[in-house]
Amino acid sequence: MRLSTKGRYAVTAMMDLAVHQDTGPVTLADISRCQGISLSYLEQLFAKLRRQGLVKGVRGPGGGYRLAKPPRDISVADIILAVDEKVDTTLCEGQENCQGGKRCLTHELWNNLSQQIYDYLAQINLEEFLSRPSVREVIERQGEGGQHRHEHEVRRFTLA
Amino acid sequence: MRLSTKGRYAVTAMMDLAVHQDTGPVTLADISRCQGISLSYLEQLFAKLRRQGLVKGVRGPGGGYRLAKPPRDISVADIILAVDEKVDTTLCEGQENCQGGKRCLTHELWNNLSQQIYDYLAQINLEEFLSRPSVREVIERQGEGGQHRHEHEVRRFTLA
DNA sequence: CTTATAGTTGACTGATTTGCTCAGGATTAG
DNA sequence: CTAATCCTGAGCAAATCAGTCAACTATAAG
Repeated sequence: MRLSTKGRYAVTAMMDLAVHQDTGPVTLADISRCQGISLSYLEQLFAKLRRQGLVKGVRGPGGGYRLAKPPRDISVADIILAVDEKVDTTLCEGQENCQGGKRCLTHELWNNLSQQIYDYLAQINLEEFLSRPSVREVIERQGEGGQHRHEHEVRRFTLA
Repeated sequence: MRLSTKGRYAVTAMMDLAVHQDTGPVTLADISRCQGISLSYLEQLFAKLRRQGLVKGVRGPGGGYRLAKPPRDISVADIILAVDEKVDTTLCEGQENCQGGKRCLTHELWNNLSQQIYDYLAQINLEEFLSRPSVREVIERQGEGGQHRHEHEVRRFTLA
């Protein structure tokens, strides 16, 4: 599992679809404008999301993209795996120059940790995430006034 | 925060140091041999880990690297942040063509999620991780097996 | 003191990934 | 029809990844 800006783009875009689920399809042009990503790049990302069965495209005027499944059935891990190719594992493969087998355990330790991170992200689905109080607060704050927020809040931990 | 093979290398290497904490410093050459990473690449990674105060170098024969702090004070998030540069945030900057401000909330949603992932990784420190039953099992299973030693360890043993 | 070990640093390089442009299709609402 | 929108593919510049090479410094061992 890899976590980069690519995955972030995909996740934020999917959140966008989830939030506007009842207000019709969302066009890539809108997402592009709002998130500052190029349209063609978004098209590539959505091609993957579509191939993984996470979104459905609606063609023609008034079209756009919508979620292919209820938000409950889409996890953050699903989204990230859809756009980020899996990474090779480059094991040491138990080479005999590994000293007494005592050191190569780190691979297993990583596997252990890696699985945990995956499980954590797999357990967060869009519905659950959007229904959290802290998240709802953000959504409602945006909904009420037309004021543009999101000044440069210190974004120390951009998972990207 | 980014999660890639680079971060994985760093984390597994740090686990290595933590496991062999009482058996003296671990050389990059050993880690290189066992994990199949090039020595020079490891040197670059450890230069960053060192600058962040996570490891200390011990020069001269019998030297190597050791943890600069007790394993309890080193989190997985620390390690990953040390080697992975932070990424630009590419905000939408509150452009007025964001439709009623209603769509740009996805940035904040991402921040929310991002913070959670960070918190999750920040709460896993090396000591706690290595003491987990499932992890200890891996370590002990490796420890008992084929014990053919290398000249290195023989030499280090006679020193002590 | 001399030497071998091992960290430290920096310049450089090829491969891959990222993010993007351009150029065209295909599909459908009005 | 026409315009909006998805869809597809080729191609490309920049960044990052992963590694090589080459020198240097500090230190323990003999």
